[in-house]
Amino acid sequence: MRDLSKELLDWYDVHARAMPWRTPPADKRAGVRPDPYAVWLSEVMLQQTTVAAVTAYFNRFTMRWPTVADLAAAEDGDVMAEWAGLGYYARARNLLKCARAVVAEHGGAFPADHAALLMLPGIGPYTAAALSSIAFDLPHAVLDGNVERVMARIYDEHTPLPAAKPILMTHAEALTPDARPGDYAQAVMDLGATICTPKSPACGICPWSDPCLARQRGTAPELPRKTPKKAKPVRHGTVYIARRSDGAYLLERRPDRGLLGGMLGWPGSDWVDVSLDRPEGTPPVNAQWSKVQGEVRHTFTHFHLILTVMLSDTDQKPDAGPNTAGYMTKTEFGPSDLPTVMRKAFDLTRH
DNA sequence: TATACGTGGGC
DNA sequence: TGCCCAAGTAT
Repeated sequence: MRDLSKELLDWYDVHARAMPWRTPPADKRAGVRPDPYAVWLSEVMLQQTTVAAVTAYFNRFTMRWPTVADLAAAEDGDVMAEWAGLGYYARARNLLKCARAVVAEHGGAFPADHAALLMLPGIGPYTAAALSSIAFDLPHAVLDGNVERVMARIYDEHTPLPAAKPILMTHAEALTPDARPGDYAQAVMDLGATICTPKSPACGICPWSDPCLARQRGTAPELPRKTPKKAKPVRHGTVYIARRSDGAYLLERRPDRGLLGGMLGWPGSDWVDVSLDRPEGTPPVNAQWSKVQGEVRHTFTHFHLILTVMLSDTDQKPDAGPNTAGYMTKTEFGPSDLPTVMRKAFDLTRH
């Protein structure tokens, strides 16, 4: 296929959407260089996450930690609390590891090198290519969900994902230009986000409408094909919310691995596949517990969860258990520091 | 290659 | 309402 990048770059010059982390083409022509820290932070936040959800988090992070060195020096708990609600919490743990590695191993500056970027925690093939191209204008092809869809359509590729990824990557690399690779990367992702959408693609206004094989053949709306997903099981559990007379709450720091790793949470039972009649697990303090009316329903990536919430007003000290919990005062903790499922449990106690 | 890993919005 | 989807990475 001929070089299609010019049509897309011309489209991007006019239609580039403003985003807090983005350096638009006009600013670049005026000599403004993208800030690699801002590009990196935004790309990590944008992994499997919408622009609408990321924007407020990005603004808060850059306000609080303006440079990668500032972030590297932050307390773990502060970063996890600031990330709370955004999901995929391994990203936040790796964000800190990466910031500290950039300071310790690269003198506080992101390396302008794809292979070196790929070695850093939380930076995989997509993010390394995005940083290389957007921050450093190196010609590396990005392949995210948008680009997969755009490539599948213009080449009318019917192999289902994820098996089609190597094929789609070959196409993406073939189209990536040596000139303005950063603008091109953002342009092809913008195209997928705004015109070449999953449903009802706007082929009538697409700058790549003419060469697009799927548009010619009428297959665009059904591409890309995907292998079927497995059904989500329903799991059940109980959380225990202990409220001290001074307003402090009993919370535990979850282990660094696994679901909600590194985040604060209410002590409670394991989450199991069977529903029991009674609350499960062991209360974290010996006290009078009452069941909160209602239940928490929450869906994770691979299962549905139904939580029973138990509440107690007590000044008992927590029992020493496998997961040590401690009281956190009002100045140490706010509900916005919690991952969403735990915040839902908290909210249930206030209704 | 397959699975674990969050959340909120759109239809 | 329930399913699909969103600028993926680690294991």
